[in-house]
Amino acid sequence: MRPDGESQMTIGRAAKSLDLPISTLRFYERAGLLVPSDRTPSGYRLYDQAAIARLVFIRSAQAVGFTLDDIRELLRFDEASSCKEVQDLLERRLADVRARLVDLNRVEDALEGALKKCRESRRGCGVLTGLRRNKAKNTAR
Amino acid sequence: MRPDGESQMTIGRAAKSLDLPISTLRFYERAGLLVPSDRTPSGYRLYDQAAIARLVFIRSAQAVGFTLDDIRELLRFDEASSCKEVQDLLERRLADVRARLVDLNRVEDALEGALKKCRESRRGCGVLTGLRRNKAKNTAR
DNA sequence: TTACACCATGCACTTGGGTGCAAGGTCAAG
DNA sequence: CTTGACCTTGCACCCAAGTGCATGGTGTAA
Repeated sequence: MRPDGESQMTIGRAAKSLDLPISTLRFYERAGLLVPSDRTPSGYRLYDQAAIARLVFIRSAQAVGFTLDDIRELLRFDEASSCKEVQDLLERRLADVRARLVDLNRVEDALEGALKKCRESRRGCGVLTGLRRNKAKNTAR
Repeated sequence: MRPDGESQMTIGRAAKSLDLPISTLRFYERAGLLVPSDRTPSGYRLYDQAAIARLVFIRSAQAVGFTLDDIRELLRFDEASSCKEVQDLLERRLADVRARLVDLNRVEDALEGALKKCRESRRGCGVLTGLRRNKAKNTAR
């Protein structure tokens, strides 16, 4: 049974489509993040487009620093019919993201500054100085 | 010998000033990131303002997703007299940071959108949909 | 029916970034 | 000169997020 035009694909194809090792998909399943949409009679995992979209979301959220625990919660929202109970969590996450953006912009500035100095002088770059007045806030991780 | 107005402080004070456990400072030293500026005759670590600035930089860079390996390299720039050899690395890092900013902005949009829907409707939030067209790029980590 | 790529499970191992603990030295106050 | 807070080293342990491996089933093409 070859999964041709049909949107269900086996784990190997799913993994390849996002350039991930197969083991990672199985790990996400163990971790309660991504259950295959179906199984073949012989037990092969099958993933449909919704499952793939979920996987893309997981990777995107990870790429910007959410933990798998965070993401598990975030994903609950997508199915939740009772939005209210969960709205404040969404708000907290948004605040986190904004704080992260602030930090990241500061790093961008520091690197830009260092690079500029680096190009125009023969002394040390001073990457460090660019962040000196940053009060080591415990940015939620 | 009490480190009063003097800018040298013991590990306990240094740790407290950034709200970190002492063990983390020792860990950073083992990891080659932060050598104390001095030792007392009896062997106590002492940190001056430059060391503290370095520590602040380490935490800021970590907060936005740099690994300790990344940071070790970044810190080399600060002392480097031969800037040229290192300039392209700085450029690569800057590109990373900018890519990260793009991703993070996308997440911000997705969360904002979800929150908005969440507030105005009684259905699922659709956190997932907001990122659906994000091609799981392997954002340098 | 044999070859070969693909899939299954379970379990052990790895890496990064810490954290904790035991056994002992230091130092200022009482 | 003792008490208590603070420091030292070395070593073992922890968690998150995978990664790899052994052993065995599946499916299709030659």
